[in-house]
Amino acid sequence: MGILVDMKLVRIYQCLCDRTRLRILNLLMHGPLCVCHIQEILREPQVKVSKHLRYLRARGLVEVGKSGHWRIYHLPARRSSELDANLRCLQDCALEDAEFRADVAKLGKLRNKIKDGAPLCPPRSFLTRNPALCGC
Amino acid sequence: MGILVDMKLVRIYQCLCDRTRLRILNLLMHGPLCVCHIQEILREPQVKVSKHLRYLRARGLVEVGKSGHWRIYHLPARRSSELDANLRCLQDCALEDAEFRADVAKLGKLRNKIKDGAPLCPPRSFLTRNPALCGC
DNA sequence: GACCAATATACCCATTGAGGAATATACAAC
DNA sequence: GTTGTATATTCCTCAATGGGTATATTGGTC
Repeated sequence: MGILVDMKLVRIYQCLCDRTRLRILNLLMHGPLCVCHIQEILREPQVKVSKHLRYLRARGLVEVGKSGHWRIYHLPARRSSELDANLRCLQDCALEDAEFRADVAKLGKLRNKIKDGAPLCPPRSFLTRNPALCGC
Repeated sequence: MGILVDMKLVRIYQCLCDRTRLRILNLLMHGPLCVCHIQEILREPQVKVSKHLRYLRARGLVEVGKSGHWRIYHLPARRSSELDANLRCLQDCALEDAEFRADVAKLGKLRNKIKDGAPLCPPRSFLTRNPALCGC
């Protein structure tokens, strides 16, 4: 868990100081995603992704919705000014990093495949019920 | 030390995820400072300040100049776009934190005392020779 | 019920990092 | 040289973190 006595800002930076977590946040800035899509794009083992998501969630940088098997992670709708400022800063910085750009490109391809009828996860029913959460 | 295989951005966030280091950077954004002034403002033990400065220096977030006993720390003049963006973001966020504001206020008082003739460290000779580094 | 897929958790190990106490270094004044 | 001041480093302990393997949980389908 962690003691979480630090101030908001420190907790935010703690979340940002791992490469995998940055990649995850970079993806989520383009919309909600289920764990399996994050895994697929990052090409990282399931445990690793899951644990980083847990870390981010414990510190309020992401939130989850569930639909059957699937957990849909998304950035919180209401954010502290600190979090908002840092996410925007990260978004700018991400433009200069090749891996971040590649991740976003993969995300785009994934969405196109889905539009073309590829098997979908989570099920379309959930996404139409929760359009705000639909990133696919 | 550290292996430093991480990307620039991660290294920056690693520096930012400690409260003491944030306080130091917040001060240095207002101009160069010698270690003893940082100590005095933060009211933290010398070892602690010194080690955090070393950490920051090893990762390129601060640089040092020396003058006799004194080491004058300052932000690097030339910064990567990532560092620059994050320092500006930090500056914005710092406005909302009471301790950060208090630190800056103490810094102001310290400078006033110096103007009024209080004992100066580092010596004025160094500062006039290096006006760009003079924060006092 | 059995079985499978998506995700989370437990446990272990190695590394990092923060903090303190004591000591060392570097430089100035004498 | 000695002494004193400013700063850095070494050694220690402890907590947090990242990654992996194995296992558990949860919610479907049959």
